[in-house]
Amino acid sequence: MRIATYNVNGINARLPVLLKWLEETKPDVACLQELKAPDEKIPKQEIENAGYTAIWHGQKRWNGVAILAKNGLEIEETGRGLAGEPEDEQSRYIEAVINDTTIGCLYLPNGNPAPGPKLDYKMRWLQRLSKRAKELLDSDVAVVLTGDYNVIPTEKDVYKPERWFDDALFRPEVRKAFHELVAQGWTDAIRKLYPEETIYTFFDYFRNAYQRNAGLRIDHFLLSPHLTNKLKDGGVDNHVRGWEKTSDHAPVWIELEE
DNA sequence: ATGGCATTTAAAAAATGA
Repeated sequence: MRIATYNVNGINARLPVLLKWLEETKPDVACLQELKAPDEKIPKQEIENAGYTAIWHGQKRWNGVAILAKNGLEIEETGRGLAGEPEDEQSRYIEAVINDTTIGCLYLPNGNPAPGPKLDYKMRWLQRLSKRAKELLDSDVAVVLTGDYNVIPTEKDVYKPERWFDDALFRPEVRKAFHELVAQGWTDAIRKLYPEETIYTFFDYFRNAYQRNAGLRIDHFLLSPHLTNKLKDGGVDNHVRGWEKTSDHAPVWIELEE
């Protein structure tokens, strides 16, 4: 089963790129983030025509997450949003069971400017996610938690670490919270496949970042223990970042043994 | 150290992103 994650940065602005990528790579499951569209503006028909059924949690203007499953795969939604902050209206989490695997699709808050209320929200969100992650581990099922974590895990995952120490993507407390989450028993799939390589999933639109390979690794796959030995392959669809009218993120994918 | 670009809403300019 091929599972992909892709921060599309506006699903309508990105529709041609999204459809071309789906057609080219044909993932069984695609987790999308930053739809930037309310539920009624999700391009359902186009997604259907591409051969996918989808569930989504949209929001006007910002955020928004979706899970697409290839036709023939049953998709059963098991939750949207994270517990712990009832007044939180940002659409950043959706979860479903597909093929006996629980898939959590997340868009973690950016947190900048930091310090400040946005970083505080990010830290709280990380704690809420960790709580859900622990529940899933304790439930003893196969789980993939994937999406845009907005966390650079180590210095290896950023082109110029010294420029990012104060940034909400790389601050010590953010990295610490991420590492504590992983330490519950999760596996960072891409890092497991490529222990030493430089791998980036985001390149900002400024200063030819993509052409200079000045990127960040912030889109991750965390696997529960059931899946660590089923991880066959994975990678970044780097070339998609080079397409016209493309997102600033590149899609990332893994292949799990059935 | 700063600003560079892109998207959304909504009709210009602000907010957000990472």
